Amino acid sequence: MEPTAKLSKKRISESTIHRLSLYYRTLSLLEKENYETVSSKELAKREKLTPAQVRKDLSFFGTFGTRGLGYPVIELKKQIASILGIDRQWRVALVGVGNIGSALVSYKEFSRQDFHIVKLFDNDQRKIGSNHKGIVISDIKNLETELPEAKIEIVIVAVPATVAQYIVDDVVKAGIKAILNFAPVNLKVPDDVYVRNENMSMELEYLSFAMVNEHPKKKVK
Amino acid sequence: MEPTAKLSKKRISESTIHRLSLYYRTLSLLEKENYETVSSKELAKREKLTPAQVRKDLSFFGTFGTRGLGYPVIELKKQIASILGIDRQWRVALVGVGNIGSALVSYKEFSRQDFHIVKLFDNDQRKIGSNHKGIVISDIKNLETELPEAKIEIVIVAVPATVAQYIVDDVVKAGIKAILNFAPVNLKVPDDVYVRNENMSMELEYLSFAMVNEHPKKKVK
DNA sequence: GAATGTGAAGGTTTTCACAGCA
DNA sequence: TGCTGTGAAAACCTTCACATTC
Repeated sequence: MEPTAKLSKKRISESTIHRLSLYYRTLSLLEKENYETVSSKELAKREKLTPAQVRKDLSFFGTFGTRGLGYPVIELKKQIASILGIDRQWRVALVGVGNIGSALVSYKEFSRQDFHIVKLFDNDQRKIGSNHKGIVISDIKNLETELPEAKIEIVIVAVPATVAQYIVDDVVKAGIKAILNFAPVNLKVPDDVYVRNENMSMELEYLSFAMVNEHPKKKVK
Repeated sequence: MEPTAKLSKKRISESTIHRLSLYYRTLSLLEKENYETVSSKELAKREKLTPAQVRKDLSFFGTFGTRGLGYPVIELKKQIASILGIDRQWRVALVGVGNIGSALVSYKEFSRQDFHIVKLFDNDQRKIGSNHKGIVISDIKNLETELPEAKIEIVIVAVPATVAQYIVDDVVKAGIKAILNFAPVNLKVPDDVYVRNENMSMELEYLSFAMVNEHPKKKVK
């Protein structure tokens, strides 16, 4: 059980990082169920993965387990939080307080993981200045000044596709380096800005494809 | 330009299917911009992919292009719609008319692609029987009878994690074969049921990881 | 000349299998 | 004995490169 993560040369794959999110979630559950340790086999079963996959994923970051025993639940959870950077608060702003936007403001999973939405922006005069779940909605025109003032680190974009690029240009000018985009459009940003897209139709389309084509599942195992 | 898709032996990768969704979206845009044909190079540029990737993806399903010219925008869009199974209407029910749920009811991208949410379910007595955007909310207890009655093919689950599995058990009993799950939990379903998970914290966690670790992007190209 | 379609090469990710340790 | 950690092998996915067609 090493104290801290390995500094790795190799690029970690996106899939590995996404699986860490899953492990984290499951470890929280296991903690509630009073498990003290968990084997890669048990973790794998819960995520529908293979035990080797779990061990390999973790091995990129250090050695967290005990041979013959498994992984200590609480400790591993802490380590993964540290790897993912969710062992601290993130100050988040949300742009576009429409359908999706306001759902996200109340989304429990975000706050549970210390992603704190502390600022809201919209372009609708009726909304600007009003209080939404305890946060006063700012004018979208002031992104460039108010984002740095509020020390925002991550911006969630939930505006219509047609205006998303303009918004993002302002967000980038404000010095933000991480954007979570819900608009169904490919955003252009400088190389040092991370953008992740949340495309909710994609998975529906996958279901549609799978049904029409009787797409085989990954593996019967 | 073959009339219809190849019947392929090989399993198509998830990534390919997800990219088809992207191509479809971009082709819609190109159509609006009055492009008649598009090259794999142009498509790739817009998606930040390589031209070879685009061609390979399409080649799994048939030959849609003309050498020297490119792909006919409208025709290719039609073909992809047919491959993805979105050239028809899907009858969708949504369970859990809370924050996320009600945002999804109004989500334009779903209806644009002919995913029609025609039924709503909730367990809240105050909501049951009331009209939400033109749809009367049904009692979640009646899933098993009302889903088949309404000829639902896809169910979106937007209930709290703690109850998601119970809901899904009923949904499965009702004979549904495709589920889009927004609850942060791994659902157990029989082998012949497709489940896709929409985990909105995952991408935020990725951003967090990327910032903390200065994670390099895929490729500079 | 321009751009597709595709085997083959190259790269990445997953799985295997086993040495090593509690 | 049970289970991790990890090189090596296998599987999978992406890119290359070029013959082919318009």
